[in-house]
Amino acid sequence: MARPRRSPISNPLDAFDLAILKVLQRDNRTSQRVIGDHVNLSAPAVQRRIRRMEGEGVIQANVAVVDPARVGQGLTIIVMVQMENESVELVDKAKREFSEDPNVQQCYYVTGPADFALVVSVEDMADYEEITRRLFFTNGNVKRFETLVVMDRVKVSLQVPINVPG
Amino acid sequence: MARPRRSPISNPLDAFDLAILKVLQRDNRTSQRVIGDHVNLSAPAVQRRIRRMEGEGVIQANVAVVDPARVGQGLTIIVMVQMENESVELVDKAKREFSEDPNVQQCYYVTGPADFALVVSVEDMADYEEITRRLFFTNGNVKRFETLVVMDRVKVSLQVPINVPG
DNA sequence: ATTGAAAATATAGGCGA
DNA sequence: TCGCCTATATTTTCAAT
Repeated sequence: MARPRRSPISNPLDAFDLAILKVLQRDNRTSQRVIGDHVNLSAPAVQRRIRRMEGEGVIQANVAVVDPARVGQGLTIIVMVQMENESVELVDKAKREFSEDPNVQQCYYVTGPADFALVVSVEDMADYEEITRRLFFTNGNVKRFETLVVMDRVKVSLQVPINVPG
Repeated sequence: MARPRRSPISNPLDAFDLAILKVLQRDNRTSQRVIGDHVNLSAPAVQRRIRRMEGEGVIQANVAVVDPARVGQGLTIIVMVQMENESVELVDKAKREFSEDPNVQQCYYVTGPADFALVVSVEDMADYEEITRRLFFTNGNVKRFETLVVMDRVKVSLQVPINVPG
């Protein structure tokens, strides 16, 4: 079950699209009328562009960002994981296992000294210890992992820099 | 300008709140009526709770998640930064500088071998080189930094695991 | 592809329990 | 605080340009 190597074919985004995305990335509850005023387009025009971009996967999701501390997940950990065997099969298996874990907020497959960088959201250290057991010690293919405890979530977003031409 | 060490005082979240958050974290365009059906609450009740949680900062933002590749930011880099001097002033200065950079999507202040872990979104390696210049070489207080090139954004979210009691 | 108007939906606010 | 009811606003669809 390979994911598409590249994004599906679609019209390139124009300046209007980029301007709309820039707004929605910050606040996706901005009304289409307000966005329209801002980018000089009618509200329905804005709407059709949003729908198109959602369909094309340019907009991948619309989500509320929740403060982890307020739902009992006050500890963030970054884990650098090095695998024993880097065969495609085993790496894919690891990707799946990491992804499926609800405490793993982010998982990146990277070059360099580590193979994976994970961002993990947990209640406390005991909770994290539990997760390392589940994710790393049981795995068998994890050579070593390094735990970086987050003292300050200085900036946490999924925002992408967007330059609107014109 | 210190940020509050803890979240502002507020009523603890009940099972309804958590259930609502769980939905909104996945799709914040779910209508209040549908959420209400799901959690067994009227739509206005759902609305009041959402507004309260937004006011209290439990819900920090409502955002669209954009595919970076589709807006010309196809390269993600993770950077582990080690500082020369870890004095509060200099660390705070670094926090500010990293945060303000639009290419820095995430910035964590961490314990361990590195002081900061950054997730950076860039167009290409040339773009990244530019940013390292701006962020690290100019800084003066950066002892060393390690670049991890992301080959696969296996899982990228800000979702927090929420367990709804009952 | 855009506009403008009409219809359907969603959200906001008031009120009694 | 809830649920119901009503008012406002927003999103959506459609006809026309």
